[in-house]
This record gives sequence, structure tokens and C-alpha cells, in this order.
Amino acid sequence: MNLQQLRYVRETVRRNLNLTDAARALHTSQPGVSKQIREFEEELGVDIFERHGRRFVALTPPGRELIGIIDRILLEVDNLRRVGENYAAGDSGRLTIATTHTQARYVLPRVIASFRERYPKVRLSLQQGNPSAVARWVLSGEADIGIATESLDHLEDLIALPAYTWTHSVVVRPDHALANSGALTLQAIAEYPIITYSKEFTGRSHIDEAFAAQGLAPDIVLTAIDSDVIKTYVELGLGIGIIASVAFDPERDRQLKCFEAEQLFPINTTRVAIRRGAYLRDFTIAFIESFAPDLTRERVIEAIGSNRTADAE
Amino acid sequence: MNLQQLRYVRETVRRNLNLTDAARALHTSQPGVSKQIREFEEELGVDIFERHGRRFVALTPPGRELIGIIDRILLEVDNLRRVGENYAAGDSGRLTIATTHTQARYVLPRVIASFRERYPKVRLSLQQGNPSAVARWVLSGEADIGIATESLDHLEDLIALPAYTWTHSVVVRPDHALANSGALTLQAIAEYPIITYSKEFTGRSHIDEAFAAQGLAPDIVLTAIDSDVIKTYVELGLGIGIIASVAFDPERDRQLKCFEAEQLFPINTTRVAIRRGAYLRDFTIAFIESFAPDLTRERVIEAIGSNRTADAE
DNA sequence: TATCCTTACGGAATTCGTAAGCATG
DNA sequence: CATGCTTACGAATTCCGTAAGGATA
Repeated sequence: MNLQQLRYVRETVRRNLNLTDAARALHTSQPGVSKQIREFEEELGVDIFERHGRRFVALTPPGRELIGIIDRILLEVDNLRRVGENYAAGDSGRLTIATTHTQARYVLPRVIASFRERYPKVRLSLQQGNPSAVARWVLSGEADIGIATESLDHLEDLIALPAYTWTHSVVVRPDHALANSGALTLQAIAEYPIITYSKEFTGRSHIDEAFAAQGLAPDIVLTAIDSDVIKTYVELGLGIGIIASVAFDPERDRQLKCFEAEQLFPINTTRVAIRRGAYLRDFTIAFIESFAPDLTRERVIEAIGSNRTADAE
Repeated sequence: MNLQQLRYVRETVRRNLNLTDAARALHTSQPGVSKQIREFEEELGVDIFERHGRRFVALTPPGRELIGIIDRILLEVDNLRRVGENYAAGDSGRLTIATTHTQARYVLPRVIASFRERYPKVRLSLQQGNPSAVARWVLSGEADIGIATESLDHLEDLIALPAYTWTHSVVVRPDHALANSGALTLQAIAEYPIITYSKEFTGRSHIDEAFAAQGLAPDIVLTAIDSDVIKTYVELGLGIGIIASVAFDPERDRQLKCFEAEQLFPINTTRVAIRRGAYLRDFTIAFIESFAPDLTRERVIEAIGSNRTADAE
């Protein structure tokens, strides 16, 4: 048994049991992967993959049990590497953050600016996608941490720590009928065409819930994953916009009038997601702390509940 | 990085940082271990062992973090093997039980008899020792499960499940002054020489607590780890004996008179200990269930809280 | 001076890539 | 017949043992 065999099995499972794909992804030859998997199965005495002729069609029952263990082993192997880097190259390395557009565009810039000042030698990369992709990237290890407002709970191997809360705002053109009204109501908003986020994004589910709770059927004429796109179409007069409050910039968005809507829609919580059992580099924890000062180093270590010993600086 | 390197590091730590010992224990050459450890350290970029000249004198800080991760990896590697065996050779294999004398002599025989009937192809082995040795064997993987009454709690990586409770009995010779008294008291017992278990064994701590709580200083003239030894010396007239109630056999022990002492000494709980995160073979779980019917298969799987998927037969 | 880790070196075993084979959809 | 796993084989690498070296307590 060796680690390479475990990697081959894991990758083959991840690639929908396509061994050829797995070999390509691992930059190695397909027969090599085939042989190693065979030998691994022989050593364990059980088949991991159910084969129809020469094709893999499913995991066997022992295969399903093994894959969970294999995932944990390879996670811990990554952790060994990270511990090494943390001590050997404390302030340099790479930090991959999976997140959504709103975070990347409106929240992270100031955090990243200060992070880069403190850790100039860390190479940052942002993986942008929808919240379930964010969760997937963190779970697979492609990203170190994930930041999103939805879809980060209800996953056993994902730890989602609340970072901050925020509310939506309504934006309209200055010449819109609602522009000079007093306090907005959901009823009033529902009379006009609406532009807001796509399903799954940036608290959209809370928007839908709020309307549904009052039996309203809003006319959502356009959705986007992107606050800038929403604002652009509001400016064009296509409807009124519902966006995250952080996405309104009084300086830039002079063509729009903004109403805070914290009374109308439920409060949203943006969370930082970490893979359970993953070892976090010091600078990763520092990033989280700088993103959400409530999440102190101690609380993060406590929450991931593993690996890091108490005396680790 | 490979698994062999991890084994070398773990064994060296277990052997008090003596690499030569570790190599011997692993049936390999000492220079081979040295080289592999060096290469592993180089790959990670940190030293694991602190060296004075050419001697290992301590773990470095990263070393302390790494060793925990290494232990988990190697545990999971064992788990892979066990899953394989569980499916490939379901009803055969080896089950090692670490336990104390009282359990091995008075409690386990009937459990083992029925277990052997159900799983005739499983080779059983009993590792007998004091409770802290039991804990150590389970933690190191030398035993699959541990059964003991003391010293099994307060260890993070050990899960101790309550199996059954029991109380002590007092045994005396029929010609002893107490033989025909009514209900015994601690005061009465403390007047005579006492023979009972050694420190750490079979509820001895509860016996001491009971006397101490009443300010009594019993005259313990002889201690043994072994109920049979205790009974033998009681028969010789050296004193009165305090033993686990299960260790009294009315058939065999006709030369002794036995008083149940559940009022005098606190109740004892015998526990089954499992290493956290270890995969248990089906027959291991069956053994536990047969030892303590309260510990059903579901509750055991729940308690170890890992590895085994819900659908595992 | 005994213990114990490191270095050097050579043979054995393992790993991995290329080429060809064969079964399924 | 295209896709996709397996078999065969040879080269490169890795692993591991023996022998010798050097440092500490």
C-alpha cells in the first residue's frame, strides 16, 4: 500500500469513475493508474470498483467505506505538508479563497489590501463561483477557505463560522415613482419590475422568503450574480434593484437612489467555511481574523477542533 | 513522502527517540531508518527531531505537531486494512482483547465461549495487564478493545463505554470472628487484617475511598492483582478478603463465607475501551455486544463516531 | 569506550511509461 | 468503432541492506 495508490483511487472517484480522466488529471499514464488500483484492491482483498467488463460503473460496498478513509488520509497528508511550510516558510506560500462575486468585489478588497501589507510574500488567489461551488472547492481542498452567504451549512465535513451580518438595500432611478416615497413596503416594491440576484446568490433566498411570507408574487424581470450588472440595468430603467447594502457606493452610484431595507428582508449572515480537519497555516488564520475580527485565532482553532496543538505559535 | 517514513517516525517517537530501537522493532536496518527520516524531514523542510550531535534528544515544535497527524494517518491506514478484511474474510481474523485478571478469569469466559461458537474462525488473544497498560495497548493499536474498571477515562483518544456495574464482596473463613455476624460494617472490617487488590486494580480505589470517607485506616496486609490469590490467603487465615462479587463461586469456594458488600463500597463500572477513530470489524462489534448487551451495534458505531458508514452491514 | 546516528555504496524491488490488446456501448 | 480498462515489457527510480565513519555521554 502506498500513498500514490490512494491518490489514484480518490481521483478516479472524483472523476466519476473514469480512470482515464483521473490519470490525465494526475499527469500520469492511464495503465499505471490501472495497475496500481488493481494491486491496491488485491492487497486489501476486496474490489473497490464494480466493473462491467472493463468499465467502472459503481463503487462496491467496501469501496464506499474505503473512499471515506482515503479522503481523510490524504487530507492529513496535506496537513503534514502545511505544518512543514508553516514552520519552514512561515510568511510565504499560497492562499486560495473561494468566494462569490459580491464578496470579491465589495468586501474583500479592503481585507486583502491589509493582508498583503502584513504578508507580502503570500500569493493570493480568488476562486469565484456560486455558493455550492465554493463549498465544493473547500471540501476538495482546491481552496483553503470559502466565503459565502448561502449553502455553506448542512455539510458534515464543512465548518461554517459566522463572520458578519448584513442586509439588503433597494435602489431605484431618481426619476422612479418610488424615489421620493417615504419608507418602502414590500407591497409597494412588488408593484414594479424587480432586478436582483440569481438563485443561490447573496441572500436571494431571503428575498424570496420575505415576499412569500406576505403572499406577494414579485415580478423579477432580470437576475444576475453580480451587483454591478443589477445596478447597470436599474440605471437603464428596467426596474428597481435589490442588492446587498455593501454594494451601494454613494460616490460612484450617483445615478441611483438607495433605501436601506433591513426592515423588509431577513438579516443575512456571511460565513467563512473551512474543511473539517484541515490544518490552517498561520497566515490563513490571520486572514480569517482580519476578515471577521470576531473570529479570533483561538476561536478558529477551537472550531476546527483538531490538529493544531495548543502550543503552536 | 511515503507511509514507511511515517512508520519510522512514529516508532522512533514511541521508542523514546531511540532510532536504533525503532529499527529493530520494525525488523529493518538502522541506517535505512535514519536515511528515510532525514529525507522526510528534508521534504517537509523542517526537522522533526532535535539533535545533540548525532543523538535525538527531543521533538522539535513542528515535530510535536506532525506526530499527531502521523498517528492519525497510520490509524486510518490500519482501518483500510480492516475494512478489506471485514469484507474479504468476514468471519475470520484476529481479535485482541486487553484486560485485567478479574475480567479474564471471571467475566470473559462465558462471553468468549459464545463468541467462539458464533465466530469459530476468529483467533482470540488476551493481553493481560494493569488498567493503564490496557489503555496503552488500545491506544497504540496493539489491542482492538480494552476491558477494565479503572483508568480508562480521561484520555482524549480513548472512548470508554460503560458495560456493566458490579460491587464488592467480603470473604472470610467460616471460623473467623465475623463469619456469623449479621450485616457487616466498615468499622467492623477495619478491625481485622485485610487482603485485597493492588492499587489500580478491580475497584481498589473505591475500597480506599470508602474507608477514607469514614476516617478509617484499614490494615491491608497483602494485595494482589488476582482474586484467586486473595482467596487463597484468606483461606490460609491471613485476613479477610475484599474481592469483586463475581469472583466468588459458591461451588468452588466452600471454605469461604461471602458477604455481599454493595452497601459498603461504591458501585464500580466496568468499561469497554476503543481507540477513537478505529474501524471495528463486525466480529469486534459483535463481541462487545455480547459482552454488554446494552452496547448494541448501533450505539457502538454511534459512539466511535466515524468511519463506518450507515449502510455498512 | 559503548552507544547511537550518519554517510557511502551496491543490489534488489518497485514504479512508471509506451505499446498493444480487448470488451462495452 | 470510439471509449476505456487491462496486459506486457523495459527503463528509471527508489528502497534497503551491509560496511564504515564520527560524535556524544
